This record gives sequence, structure tokens and C-alpha cells, in this order.
Amino acid sequence: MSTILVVDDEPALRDMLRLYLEQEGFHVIEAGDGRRALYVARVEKPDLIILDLMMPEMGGYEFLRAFAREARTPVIVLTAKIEDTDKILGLELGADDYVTKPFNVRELIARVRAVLRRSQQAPIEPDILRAADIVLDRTGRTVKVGERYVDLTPSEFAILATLMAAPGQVFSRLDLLDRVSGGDAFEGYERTIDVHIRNLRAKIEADPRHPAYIETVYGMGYRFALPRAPALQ
Amino acid sequence: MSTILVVDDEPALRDMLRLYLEQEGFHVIEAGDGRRALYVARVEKPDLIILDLMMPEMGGYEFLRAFAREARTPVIVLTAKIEDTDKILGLELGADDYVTKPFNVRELIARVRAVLRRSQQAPIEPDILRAADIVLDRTGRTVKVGERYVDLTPSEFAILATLMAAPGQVFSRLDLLDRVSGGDAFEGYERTIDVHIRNLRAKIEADPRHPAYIETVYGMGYRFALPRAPALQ
DNA sequence: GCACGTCTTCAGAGATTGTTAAGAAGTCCT
DNA sequence: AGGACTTCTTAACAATCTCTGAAGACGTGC
Repeated sequence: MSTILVVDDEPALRDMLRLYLEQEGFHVIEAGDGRRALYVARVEKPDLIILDLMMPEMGGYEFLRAFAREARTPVIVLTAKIEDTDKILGLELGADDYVTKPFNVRELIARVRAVLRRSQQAPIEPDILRAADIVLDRTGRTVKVGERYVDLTPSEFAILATLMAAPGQVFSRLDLLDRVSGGDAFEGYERTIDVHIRNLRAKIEADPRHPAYIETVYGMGYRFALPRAPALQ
Repeated sequence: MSTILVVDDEPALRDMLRLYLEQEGFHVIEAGDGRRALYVARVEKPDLIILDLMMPEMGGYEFLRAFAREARTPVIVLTAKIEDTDKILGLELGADDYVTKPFNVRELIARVRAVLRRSQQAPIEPDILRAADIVLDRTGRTVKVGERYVDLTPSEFAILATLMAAPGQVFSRLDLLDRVSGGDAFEGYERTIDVHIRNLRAKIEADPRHPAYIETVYGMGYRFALPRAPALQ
């Protein structure tokens, strides 16, 4: 169950929000000004903050400035007008969403859910292959070798992804050619694969002369090297 | 087909609304007071409620307070006075829209459609997207790059919002075309996206020749750049 | 050493993306 | 409705990137 901190100087509005939010299953805590909000937020660590920008005493701006930095708590800002300055400052100060008064409670609750959903879920579900110290992300189309990113051409990417999907398994040039040409049965020269492998090695191997990742299997094809026990020399 | 519950103590007005609404293809059910409305609404689960606030017996306010929270049914309020429209709309009640008596039936029906459309739409998403030093506000339809605001056309805005919603993920031209044309299956020319990307880069990139935000992924599409370790050339 | 497979190199061919411009389509205002 | 204005689309061309194929060098297994 999520805890929501409502910061507003009008008790009536806080009560109203508490009513609706608790009905929706949230745990609600309140604060009447920015100073108190700072204290409550630090102690109770809410999952989300609904903050009125227009408050006497320590206002919403000051609170945002003081608090937004120290925690990653998402903030939904309530703003009285569509005044640009409000919005701008809200944006600059790190609000995650905003609602203008008078607002529709239904909409506010929908936004609360949306912001919580977003802040609680992992960014994206990446499609990632790992082998040795190479990380290949099909979704983002990136390849990371150790700590550095390398740019691959579409063919190189397709070959590496194929090999990494089954480390240790040998793929013939024809297999790889299929993947590269997108399954078109159309046959090119198998030698073309050699060139791609070469270029690929040049990009990912520390010493292309003695490949650590992409091994040649004489007469068979290529395979991604399996991790193996250190050889005794 | 949507079911609409009309709550009013005047039978004549209910009949009139039924006539018009059924003409428009809606299924209409009625209730003469708040108590009966509660019962009918719980049993029949209408898609929308048209509620007169001025009723004897259990009035509109009580009904709203009792019901609005238990279901997510959108409510359009009929009110005689123009007075506290703010309260009706937002703060104290959870109404989604209101119409003042005497009202134009055509206008009421238009609002019914609008509210239904809104409530049946996809869930609300947070409106503020941040990535790198760009802040995009869907509601305000503003885009801020660093400290300066830039004006984007609708297509450019849609493309940037799509890319920023999932930084690092590659979107094909077809993906982007979908977003731009509002999901119309109509396929335009994919190269149109190229032109939009070009114009977008001209507006947001410091050096459009070497884009820092919108990267081209050869053979795949475009993506919003993820902050990443410096690549070795 | 021989035969065969693999690696390297490189220059077109081919494909993809960037740029530009002009007409079409849509908006807004009077 | 007409006109001014913005935005979108289309097309042609330019720029860039990638792939392919060939040929010789090199390495491997017998």
C-alpha cells in the first residue's frame, strides 16, 4: 500500500483529498506548510507527494528546492492558475506531473496511479543477451564489451546476436547468412560471412589475431567461446 | 452501446432526455431520487450518469458522496445555478462535467460523448517526460531544451514524446508514423519521418550534424540517446 | 609439401539516410 | 468564403554507410 503526503495550507482541501485517496486504498499523511512537509517527508518517507505551490510560510517552491534533491520521491504539483511561471518552476524543480485548480479529483487520482506505476516499475523490459563480458541489447540495439560501447552494422549485429544466443554452439556460414539476409533463402557467397566476422572481431576483440569471443571451427563455421577453466601452462 | 443513467425528480425531463439519448443510440435507465439512483447504479452499472443536483429526498450531493467513490462511473451534473461551478467540477464532488439549466439538449449530448470518450480512453500517463536535459510537457505542450523553450509542430512533438517515453529503445519509422498519424492504420511514406526528424533536430540539437539527442540506428530507425560511457573510436 | 580452408584487403555496387524545395493540405483570422 | 499562414507530404538528388565479391596471403591438417 502506498503512502501519500498531501501538502496544502487549506485543511478543507487536505481532508477532501484524504477522503478520496483513502477510499482508493492509499495511506495519507498531511502537512500544512513546506517546513512541516520537510519534517514529515523525512520521517515517514512517503511514496508520493501532492504539493500545493501556493502556500504562506514556507511555500511549495522552497519545499521542492529543499526536498526534491535529497530523495527521489515523485511529486505532483497543484497549481492555482495556468500561469506559465508556475509551470516552468514546477518543471525546473523536478515535479513529475501537475494538475491545475480547480481540478477533477478523479483525474488527480488517475495521475497519482500513473506516476506511482511509472516510478515503481523498471524502465523498460530490455531484450538482453550476456556472454563472457559482452552485453547485447536487442531492444536498444546496443553492444557493450566490458565497459565500452561499440557500434555494429546490422549484419554484424545479427551475427553476434545469433552466436551469443547459443554460446558454444557452432553455426555454419549458411546459418549465419540466413540470419543476416533476414531469412531470404537467397544465397550469397559464404565468404561474405568471413568478412563480417573479420570486421566484427576488429570491433570487439582485444587481439583480433587471437580471438577470445568468436572462435573459428575449422571446416564447420564459427561459435561464441564458452567460458572455460583457466588452462595450466 | 453505452448505458446512461438519468437521475432527476421530474418525470417530464427524464422522458425528454430518454427520447433524445435513445435517438442517439444510447441505452437509457432512470431514477427519480438519489436513493433509487444508488440502487439502480449498483445493479445496472451504467457507463455514465446524468445527475440533477436539485432533488428532494436523497439529493444529488448525497448520491455523489455515496456513489462516486465506490465506482469509477463518470458523472455529468445538471445544476440550476451557475454559482459554485468550481466546487461541482472539482474539489468537493467528483463530477466530470456539468451543464446549467436550462440547457441545450444538443450540447448535453455533445458533453456525454466527450466524457465517454475520455473515460474509455487509455489510462492517463504522466505528462512530464525528462531525458537528458530535455523536459517535455504533454499537457502544456511545451518542450524545454536546457534553459530555452522550443516550438514544435504537432508531428515533431509526437515523435519526440514517443522517443522520450522510452529512451534507448529503437523505434522504426513505421512505429513513429503510427504515433504521428494518431494510430490510423493509414500508411504514409516512411521517408516523411526522415523530414520530421531533420526538422526536429534543427530545433533541438546544438549541432544537427552530430545529434546528441536523436540518434539514427542504421537500418532500424531512431532512438533517444541514452547517457552512456564514451565509446572508443 | 600439398590441398584446402580461412583471413585480409579493397573497390565498386547497393542500400539507407540526409537535404532541399515545392505543392498540397490544413488552420486561423478577417 | 477568402486569404495569409503554418504544417505536412512527396519527390528528387546528395551524402553517407554497408555489403559484396574477387583475389591473393596466410594458416591448418594430412
